[in-house]
Amino acid sequence: MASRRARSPTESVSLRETLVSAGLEQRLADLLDQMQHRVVYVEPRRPFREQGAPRDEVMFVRSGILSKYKSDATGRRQIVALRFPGEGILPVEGPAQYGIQAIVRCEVLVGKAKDFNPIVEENPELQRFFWRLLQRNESIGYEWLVNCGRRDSTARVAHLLCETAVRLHVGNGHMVNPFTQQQIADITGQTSVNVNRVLADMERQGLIKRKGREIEFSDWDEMRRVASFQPAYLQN
Amino acid sequence: MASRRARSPTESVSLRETLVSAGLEQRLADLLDQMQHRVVYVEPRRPFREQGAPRDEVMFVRSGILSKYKSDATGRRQIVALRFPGEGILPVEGPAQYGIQAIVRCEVLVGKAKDFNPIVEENPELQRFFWRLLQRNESIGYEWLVNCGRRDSTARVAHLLCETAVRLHVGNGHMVNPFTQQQIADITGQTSVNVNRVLADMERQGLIKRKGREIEFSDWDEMRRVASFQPAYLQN
DNA sequence: CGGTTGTTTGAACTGATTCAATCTGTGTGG
DNA sequence: CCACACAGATTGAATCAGTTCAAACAACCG
Repeated sequence: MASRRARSPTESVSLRETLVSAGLEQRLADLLDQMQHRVVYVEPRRPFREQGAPRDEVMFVRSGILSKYKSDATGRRQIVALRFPGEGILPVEGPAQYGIQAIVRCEVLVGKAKDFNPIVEENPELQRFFWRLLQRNESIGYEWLVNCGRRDSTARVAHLLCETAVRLHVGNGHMVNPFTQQQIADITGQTSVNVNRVLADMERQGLIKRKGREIEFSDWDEMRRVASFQPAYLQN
Repeated sequence: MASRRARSPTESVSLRETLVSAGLEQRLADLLDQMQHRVVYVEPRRPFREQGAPRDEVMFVRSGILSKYKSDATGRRQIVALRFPGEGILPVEGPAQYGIQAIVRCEVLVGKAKDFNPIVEENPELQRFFWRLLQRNESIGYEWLVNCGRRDSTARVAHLLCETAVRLHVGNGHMVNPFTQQQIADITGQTSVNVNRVLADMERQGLIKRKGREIEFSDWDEMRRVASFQPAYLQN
């Protein structure tokens, strides 16, 4: 336990637990847990890390959702990746080509690259763990490209909702949709106006029911079909 | 030198040279060069590796261009990544979520994952090399997402051409365009018909000149502006 | 209550697709 | 050298999906 901040009594955050819940063996999680790290709370709507800044940190999401985003020269914003609880963002050498912002309020564990890298280098099993993590992220990135490049508006939104449900481990067909319509637009490469129409359409067609931010998948199979969602790419 | 096939006198292919030209130190390239590998020639237009097949191989492109692609359930095809000479495709555990096909005729060096992985694990410097490679690929993937999600038709094609020129180390503003218009469409998420119109427009506007497959960048600065091409993401 | 953030709706517009036909260049076999 | 096949490039016309702009509405919060 090397967290820099005092732990409040109600707060059960530890890096070890976070990693174990992400599928890492206890023994290996213990190794990383010795790394100096601190807990940061990230609020949505305000920039957390800027595009172009050095990124010599490891981050692991404990709760909430983080997004990586890029802005085009013309100012249009695209979210290029999401990090759900248990997932992380690894350090890069030199300036990062993307910014980081929260989708919803996040609890994030942050460590330093210079502490993190040697631990990983010394442990082949940790290497393999993070290697697989990178490959899963790559796989998700490819699926997002197919989504943006080749699917129509409805399928894109449906696909994002399916993926989100799986990554949040929603079991009962009932999910509190974490995204604003603008965020869905920024992920799927559309306008928020159109996302609104698509969601309304999906409800009219009986694919989902909505109450405020809650979404119920009334017909999961049909939803998957519309989205052409094949979850294999997530199980990498 | 452990290449399985006899080397013809005119053939100067070696894994070591390929890696050194990709920026790897001689000493480290020598280590990998000891790995069993063979030379394969990959023809465009016919599938080389199928989506869903196991991918327990390392590949390095010696000449030509390889593509990774995915097909949507509706059959629409999206190219999700390119590999230029000196670049490689690393093995994944389990079935691959993408197929591999040549853009133009390729010379590819293929080795086995079970030979490759231990060599990398034993050498922290090799790890770091491939780690950076993965991060560069990630960075390019993010840029492609911005391209597909947030740029208009012209900018997408222009951006692909700019990126290709840089990755091919074209210095004189003159490039033999390696892509068919259908391939450009499959990368940028459009139809070949529209790509044709976009290219014609770009020529009319004096951004490029075309002779068959040859492209001359008449106004590189303007081209970059139209594409909003910031090459930093390639130098990762 | 006023301020802020997010959702919903309408009308006009436009960029890209679709479908179909034609044209061009290249390689192959007779 | 010609005929034929084939891959790719080009063009037109009709259509449509998604954007843009603008305004109104709802929910939340200090």
